[in-house]
Amino acid sequence: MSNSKEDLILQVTENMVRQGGYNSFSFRKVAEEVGIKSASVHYHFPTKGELAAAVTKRYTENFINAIGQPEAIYASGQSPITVYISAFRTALIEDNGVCLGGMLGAETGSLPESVIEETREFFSRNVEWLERAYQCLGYKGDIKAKAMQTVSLLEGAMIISNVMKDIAYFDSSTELLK
Amino acid sequence: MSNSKEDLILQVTENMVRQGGYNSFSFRKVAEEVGIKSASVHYHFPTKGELAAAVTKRYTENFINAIGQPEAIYASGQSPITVYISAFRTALIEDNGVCLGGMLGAETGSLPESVIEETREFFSRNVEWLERAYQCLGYKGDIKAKAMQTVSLLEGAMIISNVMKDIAYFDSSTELLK
DNA sequence: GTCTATAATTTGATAGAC
DNA sequence: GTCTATCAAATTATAGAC
Repeated sequence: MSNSKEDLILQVTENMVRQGGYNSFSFRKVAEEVGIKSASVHYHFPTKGELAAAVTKRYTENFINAIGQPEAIYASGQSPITVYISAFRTALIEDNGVCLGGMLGAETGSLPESVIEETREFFSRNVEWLERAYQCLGYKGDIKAKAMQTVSLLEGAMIISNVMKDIAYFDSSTELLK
Repeated sequence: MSNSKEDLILQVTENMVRQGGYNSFSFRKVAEEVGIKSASVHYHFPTKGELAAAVTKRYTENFINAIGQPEAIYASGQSPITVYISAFRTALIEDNGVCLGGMLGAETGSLPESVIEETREFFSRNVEWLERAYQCLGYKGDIKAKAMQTVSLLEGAMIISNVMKDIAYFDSSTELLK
């Protein structure tokens, strides 16, 4: 059972970072949307770096949990890659922003080290998941390379679709994986 | 012949945005690196939005000019796609930052409208260039989709390679285009 | 846990001298 | 064109009352 108020702070911050980046959110904006004062946000997360690192850690866990185990998806008769693509597509449409990992990956040069580390963890976990997915599918070739290609394509497609305000960029791009 | 001081401001700002994003640069930081005062930067570019929009317009022109015409590349016996990939790879290695288009595409939610428009122009120009490239190569299939896939993959590969500090992510990902 | 109050700094931007 | 000087606002962060 997670602390509900802290979780609300993390959710609100995640939305702001995914829409405008690490340097576009502030303690005051988060506090206002949560309905408390900025000093109260500092009580839960002392520094901006700690808050963003916590957001990223939570995002990674939620994302990996949400898509499930690739072996289970495959056993149920679905393609894990199709499920993976759908997760990105839904995130793009519903949240009016890009993937947190892609955003922070681009902004690396202005991030605290703890946030960079959590962002790397996000991508490591995604590549690992995709390697298992392609293993299930009996992919012949360099599985790690294929996993990197898949996550790269999805991140790029999401970002371009986001700025072009046209889901066709995402859908046309992801055709390459089918 | 372009104004040298204004060009220096644009170059310095481009580097800062490509490393940390739109919200990570300031008039003072740019001025300091150029060797003038922030008020002098305002003289050349009155607002932050105007400066960033000018940076993006210049970046697009420079990038498209640098890679040359796809038809000319093809006629010389090279693959335009290989040249295109090399342009991204060089930019990643030499500039310690991601593509300006990818960065701003992710940060769309915190950008002035004029910057968003210039970012869209960057991607439109890139897709157009890539369509001509695949036309040269006699690509069978949906050429526009193939162009979108190519730029999406490169943007994503660049961003992930940037945060992982590992060029293997870029090189493995771009294998998909060969 | 949340508040008020505030410190210390940075920010985008302008006025006016030279 | 560049400077000094300055402003109003926003920022991260802390101290201390309740």
